[in-house]
Amino acid sequence: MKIASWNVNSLNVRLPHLEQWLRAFGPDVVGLQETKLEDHRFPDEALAALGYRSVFSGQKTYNGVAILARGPLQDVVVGIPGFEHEHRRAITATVDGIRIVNLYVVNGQAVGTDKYAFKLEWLAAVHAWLAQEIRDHPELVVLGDFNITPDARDVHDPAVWHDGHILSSVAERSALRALLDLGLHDGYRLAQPEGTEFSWWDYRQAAFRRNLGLRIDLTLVSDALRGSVVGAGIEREPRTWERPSDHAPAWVELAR
DNA sequence: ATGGTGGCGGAGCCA
Repeated sequence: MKIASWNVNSLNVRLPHLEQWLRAFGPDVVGLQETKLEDHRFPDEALAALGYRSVFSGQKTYNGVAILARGPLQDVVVGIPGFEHEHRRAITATVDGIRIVNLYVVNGQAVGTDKYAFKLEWLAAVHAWLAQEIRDHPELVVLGDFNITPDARDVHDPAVWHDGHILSSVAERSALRALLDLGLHDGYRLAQPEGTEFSWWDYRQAAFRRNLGLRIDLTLVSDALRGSVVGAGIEREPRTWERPSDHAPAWVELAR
């Protein structure tokens, strides 16, 4: 069972890329972020033609999340229960007995800004909610664009992406650590302890060609699923295509 | 310190 996460940065623009990649890679479950589409515009019929059902929560211009799966998507929850706001950044569903939480974590802009404070509030709300969710669903996968680099191995230049810098700051990494401490594990690190792949490269300054990237797109698996992980990786190829998303798909495979 | 690119929407915001 291959479970993937991809920030597509506009599904309107990237639907052909998604279709091509679904055909080539054949994931069983995919969490999408930054669809930037209102729900009535979501291309569920085009995806159904490829064998994927979908659930989605979107808005115009910003944010927007979806889960695609080959099988039924059950017990869907939109947003973070008890933490209401206008951003469409979270959607959850059960697929084949596995609870899938798909997150588009707040970017935070810069340390010390209002957006940064909101990022930490949002992550605290996610923590409180996942604490309950993992009790109710021990077989849990939390995936998405976390907008946090787990540690120095996950940045191209630790001198720039240091402990006071957005996406790498102490508070952000602590918030991610708190999620992991609920009983979750970074699928990529389980499968590739020495891996140095990135999942995001800035559009500017030829960052992809120079491999100036970060690993911020994660697939976390719960204790109950840890022993089932048979692989994990990042799909670099879609980032080489014409007019790509700035993110590459990150995936984990479970033996089931 | 600034601006570099891309999406959306049609100027400026967000990343």
